[in-house]
Amino acid sequence: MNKGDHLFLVDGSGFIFRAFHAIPALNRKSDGLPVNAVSGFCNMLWKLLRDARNTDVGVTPTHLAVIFDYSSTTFRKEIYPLYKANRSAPPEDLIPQFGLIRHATRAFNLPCIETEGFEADDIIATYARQAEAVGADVTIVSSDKDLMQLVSANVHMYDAMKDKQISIPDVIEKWGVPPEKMIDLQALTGDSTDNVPGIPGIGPKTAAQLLEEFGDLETLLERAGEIKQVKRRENIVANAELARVSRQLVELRTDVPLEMKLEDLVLEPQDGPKLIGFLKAMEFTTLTRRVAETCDCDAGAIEAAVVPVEWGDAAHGPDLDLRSVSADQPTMAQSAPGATTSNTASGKAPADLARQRAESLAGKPIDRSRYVTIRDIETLELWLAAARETGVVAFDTESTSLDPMQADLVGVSFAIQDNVLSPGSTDIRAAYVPLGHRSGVGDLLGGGHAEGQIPMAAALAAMKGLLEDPAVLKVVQNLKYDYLIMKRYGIVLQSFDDTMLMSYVLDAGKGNHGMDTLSQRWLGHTPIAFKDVTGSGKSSVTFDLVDIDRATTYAAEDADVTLRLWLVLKPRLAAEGLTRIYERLERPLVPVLAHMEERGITVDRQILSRLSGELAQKAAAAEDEVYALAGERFNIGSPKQLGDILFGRMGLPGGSKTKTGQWSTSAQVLEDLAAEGAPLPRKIVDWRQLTKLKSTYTDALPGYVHPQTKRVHTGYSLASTTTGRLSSSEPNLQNIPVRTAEGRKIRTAFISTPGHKLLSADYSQIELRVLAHVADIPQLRQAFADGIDIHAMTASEMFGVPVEGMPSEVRRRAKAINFGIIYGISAFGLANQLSIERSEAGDYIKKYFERFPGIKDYMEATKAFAREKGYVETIFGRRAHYPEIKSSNPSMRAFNERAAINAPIQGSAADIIRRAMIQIEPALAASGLAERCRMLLQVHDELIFEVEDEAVDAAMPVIVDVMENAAMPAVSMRVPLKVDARAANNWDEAH
DNA sequence: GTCCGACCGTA
DNA sequence: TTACGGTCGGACG
Repeated sequence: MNKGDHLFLVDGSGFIFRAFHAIPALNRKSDGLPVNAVSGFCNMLWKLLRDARNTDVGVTPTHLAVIFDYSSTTFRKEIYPLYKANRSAPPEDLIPQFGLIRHATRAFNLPCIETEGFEADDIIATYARQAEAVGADVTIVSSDKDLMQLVSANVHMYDAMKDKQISIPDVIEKWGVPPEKMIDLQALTGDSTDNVPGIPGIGPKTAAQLLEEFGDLETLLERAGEIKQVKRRENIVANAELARVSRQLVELRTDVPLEMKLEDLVLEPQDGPKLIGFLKAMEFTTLTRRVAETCDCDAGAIEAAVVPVEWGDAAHGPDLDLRSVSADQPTMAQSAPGATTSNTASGKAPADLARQRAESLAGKPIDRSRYVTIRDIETLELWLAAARETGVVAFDTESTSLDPMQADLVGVSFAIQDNVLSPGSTDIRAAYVPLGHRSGVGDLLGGGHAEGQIPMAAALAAMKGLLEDPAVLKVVQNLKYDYLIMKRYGIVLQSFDDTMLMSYVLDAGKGNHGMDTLSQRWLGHTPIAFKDVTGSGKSSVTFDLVDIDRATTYAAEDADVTLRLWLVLKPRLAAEGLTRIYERLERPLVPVLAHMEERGITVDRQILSRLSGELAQKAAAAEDEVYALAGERFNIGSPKQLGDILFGRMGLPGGSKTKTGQWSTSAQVLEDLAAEGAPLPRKIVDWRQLTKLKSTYTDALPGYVHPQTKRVHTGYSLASTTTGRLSSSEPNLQNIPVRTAEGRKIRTAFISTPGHKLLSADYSQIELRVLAHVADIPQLRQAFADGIDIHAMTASEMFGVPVEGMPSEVRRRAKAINFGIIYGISAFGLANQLSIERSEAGDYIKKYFERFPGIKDYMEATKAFAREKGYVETIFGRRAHYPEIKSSNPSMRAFNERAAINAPIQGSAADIIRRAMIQIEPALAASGLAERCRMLLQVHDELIFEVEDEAVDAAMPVIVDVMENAAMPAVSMRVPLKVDARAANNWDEAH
């Protein structure tokens, strides 16, 4: 080995555990053999060998070895018998994979190294130092902090899963000390996973600070008396010996006797057939295909190798149900969208195109070195022209904040398919346009405008035409964010697709739809993490202070990935018949919600501050009474301490337990105790209510008032629920109290601007109406048609009590049952809700199903549908997936069944109000009211508008009409929808 | 600083 | 018995 060579040392043992936990155990061979860690390992090795140049390492190895722990005791046990004594046996599913991974290594034609008595880390250390000595470069493929002590100018680490190189500055950033001091740092902090003791009470921050002050561990231990903090000094003096032992444990040996010399580690050529034989035996079809393509082998002609499996001690056999959700039949009705590239297989069915796209983009390398920074207007114009020519451009903004109402624009990135700039190419080109970067150094005011950026105004003017051009499709991930930012800079995006929403329409219920997740799922690629660019915690910086080259890599990659995702997802929409849902129900809502967020709502800070004061007084009084009744002071807010007082010291009978085994102190339990006559639980319930209102609402809301607009701008998430509902956050304006008088006062703080009213319009019983429609229940349909009290009707039908003069308790029970039905009722849940015996609840349900047999039929049909397809549908065709519905765990399965029953009902109602929201602005505009009546909030079945006083009478019927007819013409409901509307000066009175 | 569980506000 | 998000305490690093 010589200078210029590059040795890769793969930490096989570390990788096994990481891959095992990172990749779902679902990943099994058809005979049930778990191979998730093997799969992760093979993919990582392949990537490393094939395109290490395209990763953060940036070089290809000349030498490579995979190193494993030898499974027996090491010299460290002799130094400290408790070393790794806390380790439990590896998971059962992992045991057979240890051997398989060694087989995999040999199949890759790579040396597989282990030495008795030493850990993999020691072997790695020995090789690393030897290679360093002859002037070679070393990359240790691991993210284990125990190896960071080896990092030097020529020795780097590489986290294969995050595609991140770790060099000296990364170690310093992460641990606060340079690599050579890592040993001392670890000796001080210890390591709980390896049972290395360290010094109690010393963490990395303190350790780094001490090493900074004293230089090294020995000096620190000798001069420990100088430490000012009493506790810290005593700890260090008392545990000095322990620290010295710890140091011996964490310091890696560099003198391990090695059979293989450095020269023996030279990278041999790939043996294609041998590797393919192994991969076929493991049933890794994708990787088999890729390897076959690369080495020009005919995979079909190669037999799967026979790989012996050591199952370990545990008796273990195939036990996992491996059935997969059946694939949908492609619909041929729609043309293939996204057919803009020369490699598009025109004339094929959408499903073929979708499959072809998914295959060609999965694992296709992403070359970050091709990203460019656009620093002058001429280059920008060139790119804009290219985008105009291709007709599709991925677009992304970088800014200073996650809050689009506060964010300043820092730059934008574009990605286009390369067939314009390089005819015939199918690659993607991406570029970043820095606009608002500041140099972090220089003056004290945080640095001035960085050099080499197109002036913001000029760039915006140049881009405006393209971004607002309806003939050019802008592809954006999480469009609402970029839409809002650009709107604040005077550009109103037109003609767009949102990859996040596409994924949501296709795969709601199968995990989140963030770019990182989608990139992993569809491209097999991990994009650079935002944190890796800006740092995290208090050392983080805003994006405008990020170095422009670094920003380019990050931002251009985001656009690149977005375009690739679009290429995969767009044809899937057609193939799965979901284009209409996406185009009619999802995409048009983006500007609607963006406008609502932008408008915000006025919150009266004085009212909130007065309420806070009142709540503080009442809570303090309640607190005193609690202490008096309990006979001691404690933290009432701590369920643990509260449980100890109530059920331990006071000996009250405990009700239910939480899943961690603690006594539950829920409101339900406390109410039950109060009913028994104990005075304390009642007070605690009061105290909880008061402090909840104060901390969550009256104290928190003023902090969300926007400094310029003086209004509160919530953020709506379009893609975070399985059912199709929206969610609201920062602040959540969908859970403002309403049930208690005390809580309702908070609503009086939500006010209209002078000369305006708040108008609230809400659907009456929308979910029960949807149920009556989908299950087609005659009595329910009749009751809604006649405008009868639905809960009273249910009670009358079930218990034979006339509606006239019905006792409120009877109606209450019927109401609980009605809600229960919507939630996929169980006797357990209903019993809980009504505080009755489970048998009694079971009788109610039985009775209900007898009276309304159509409901039972509907529920069974929904479950059967969900089991067969893996998803359920709303009346408009939106899908909600329940991949776990066939779980062998009965409670998990039951939970999924209930959710699957609920989803079409909740989801159809959500679709109806979405449709209303999309139609409302055009309808108001048609009545000349667009400027006088503005939609501000949505709370699942309620819309809140701000309307000019004089326009209330005109706007109300328009709104009610749109809402009541929102299902039409897509679905003609068998029951009427009813909307109640009211206008007042604040939300409490309007509701 | 970051995570998770318990609890509780809404529809 | 469905769907969410926010706050707190407490454990971990």
